[in-house]
Amino acid sequence: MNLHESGEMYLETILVLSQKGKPVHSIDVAKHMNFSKPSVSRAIGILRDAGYVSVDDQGHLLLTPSGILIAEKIYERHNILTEFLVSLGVDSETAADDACKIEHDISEKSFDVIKKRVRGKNTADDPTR
Amino acid sequence: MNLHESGEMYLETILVLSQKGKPVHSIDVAKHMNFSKPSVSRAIGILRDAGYVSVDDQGHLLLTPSGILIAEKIYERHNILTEFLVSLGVDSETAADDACKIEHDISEKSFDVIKKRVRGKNTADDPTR
DNA sequence: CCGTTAGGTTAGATTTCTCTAACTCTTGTT
DNA sequence: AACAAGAGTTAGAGAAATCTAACCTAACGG
Repeated sequence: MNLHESGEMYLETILVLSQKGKPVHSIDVAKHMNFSKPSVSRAIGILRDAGYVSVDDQGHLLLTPSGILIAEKIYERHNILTEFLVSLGVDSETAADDACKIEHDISEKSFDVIKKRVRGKNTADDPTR
Repeated sequence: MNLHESGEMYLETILVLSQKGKPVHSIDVAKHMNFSKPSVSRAIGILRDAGYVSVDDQGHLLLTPSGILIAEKIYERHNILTEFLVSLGVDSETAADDACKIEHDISEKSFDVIKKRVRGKNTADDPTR
């Protein structure tokens, strides 16, 4: 199944909220993304059916392994693209906004090139692929 | 009225096809974008109603001044973003594909920074090279 | 003439993603 | 016990953008 921008954003948001240590509920995602509860409910249902998220009996949202893979990929893109734009001289708020859109669109190839710039490392090839 | 990605692509395509010198018909746009005739018909109708395109009695598509403004803006973005990615080491086909998506999303601010890099006009600092 | 082809439109369906309204269920307070 | 608040779901709607099927009309070749 191919996730698009919207699904990727939900997974990324769950990841980011998870990193605060507390269990993540649908309502937290709704508040963070500024979406209505039903929109999130529907989206989580789709992501659950597709195997990217599981929901326990307390309503806690948990990323499955495949969900984590995507969420981390997008989140890494977000961070590196932001850092890249900032390094070019863009203010950090604009950079983050732009990164948020570009992160879903850019190819592996272009991203890798940018990542190397930012990280300086060698990064022979993406091991997660 | 706010045009989104789809509308911008139509205008950009009309501009590009216009540059070949021959009058542009809906069918040319359809072939170029790989869309069906009805999809283009509907889109042109919307763009006409919004004042971005006019259609003469022969079916020739003409960009209005406001249509030209948008088409040229997007086309410039396309070219500069492609050039930028290529300058980073991305192959030109991938660069063009990525530019095609990013061109609709990126902010003025970020684009200007990139444009200065590519065009070399000013931008005193060049830490990386 | 007649039939084919090309360009274009209309109508209807589909996908994706969002919304509001209204409901259920649980929990907490008094 | 009663009631309010919070979380979540269901149902229905609507906006974009695409598609296919089917149609109209004009032009051209024979």
